[in-house]
Amino acid sequence: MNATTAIRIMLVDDHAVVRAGVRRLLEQEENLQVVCEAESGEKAYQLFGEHLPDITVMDLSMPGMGGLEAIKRILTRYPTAKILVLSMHDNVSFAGQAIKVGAKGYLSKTGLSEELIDAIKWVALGQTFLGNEVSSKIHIQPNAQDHPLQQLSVREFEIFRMLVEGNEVAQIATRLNISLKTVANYQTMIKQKLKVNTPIEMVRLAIRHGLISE
Amino acid sequence: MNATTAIRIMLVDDHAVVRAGVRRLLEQEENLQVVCEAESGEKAYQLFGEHLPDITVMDLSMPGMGGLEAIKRILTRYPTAKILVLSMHDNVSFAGQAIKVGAKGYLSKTGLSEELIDAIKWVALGQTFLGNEVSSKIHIQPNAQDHPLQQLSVREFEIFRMLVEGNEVAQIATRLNISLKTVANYQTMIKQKLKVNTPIEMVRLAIRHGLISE
DNA sequence: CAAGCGATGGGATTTTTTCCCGACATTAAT
DNA sequence: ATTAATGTCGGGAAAAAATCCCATCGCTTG
Repeated sequence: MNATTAIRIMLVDDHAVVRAGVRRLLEQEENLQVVCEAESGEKAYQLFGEHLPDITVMDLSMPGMGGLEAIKRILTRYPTAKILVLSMHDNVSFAGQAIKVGAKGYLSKTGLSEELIDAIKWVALGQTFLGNEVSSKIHIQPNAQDHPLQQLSVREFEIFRMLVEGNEVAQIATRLNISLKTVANYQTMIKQKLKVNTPIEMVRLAIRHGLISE
Repeated sequence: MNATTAIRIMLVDDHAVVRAGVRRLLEQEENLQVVCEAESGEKAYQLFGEHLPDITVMDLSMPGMGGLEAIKRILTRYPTAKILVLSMHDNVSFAGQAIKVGAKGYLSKTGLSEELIDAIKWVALGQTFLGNEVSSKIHIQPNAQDHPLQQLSVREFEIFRMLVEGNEVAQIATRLNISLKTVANYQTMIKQKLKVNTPIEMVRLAIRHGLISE
């Protein structure tokens, strides 16, 4: 046993299997101790107050209140909370958002389990931790990230919105009284700026940013 | 009790953390033994031949060849393989498709870890296993026409899934080793069957049925 | 004023989609 | 067992859409 107290951890993930697995994983380490588990953001907020864990390992995609919202609320009430995001998305958008709302670290589930243990210990020391896959990208584009849609000009944004709402290029041209070619050219420019290749990625990006729902 | 050899298991999941966790989870049971892990469908197919596990626990959503395709290929070569799908989607679409291609069981990661152990042992006996959440729906509506996604053939469903995840037609063709023309033709057919015109509708439909989240 | 940028679109080319078709294998049915 | 149906795979041709390159115009800004 360790003379010093172990790092007390809360796991937040809606997948019970994953929680149980990660718990076993972490408790192989002597000075890591999982003190509670939550399957939702709401529960996490509640349990945080009851257990005041040193580290919170949180998934982002959960039903109900998402992980981001949970992080925000916990930090509002407990500003010193150290929250480490363990997400299945290894893209910069999610990592950027997580760091933005105050998470102390972000790593992907595709990473090695050693990385998770390292990250926990590192964050417990008051440092921040970014997984290998995302760390470089984060630093290269620190601000372009938070709102990719802000890169668009007004006109571009307008057309983008109409596109993701299901309008055909021809319809948009008619409605705006501009040439079909112009709309098509805008579309190309929008895709480039948003770095998406398929219309489907465009829609999903729009959904992520709340432009459209469902 | 178990003088007999343990159940030899292969884990297939692109998330290393999840694999490591589930491994610890399963190896708490005396007669369960994880003999190998794969992080992709291709690797799973290769390792299956090398280890010939009794049970394969497989995630569905993986980069490259998806889980469904991996199941098909493994079963084509090793028709007696017992494959248990452990998915993060607890909806009927995925479960139906999985069973359709020959999986012996389907359960969600949101289920309890005991359920996973039960399922493995059950399937090892030659039975089939459906998780609580899906079993009722499956039986109540075995071939429900009201479920538009079940109209799709296995291949169509797989391509649909890859499409709504943002893959380009060319990428899908490469991953599946089929012609670009075939994928394009599938896309047209899928749109017709699902009665959608725009990619937006396709994404919405996918989200409504839980194939994707954002 | 000159330089830059956003909005607009034409022309030409490339890419994608669509429709129609056939081959082949497997499965179900009669 | 033979037939019918269905799923998978793609070619060809035509239509539609996207892309690239470029030019014009008006406005703003240093």
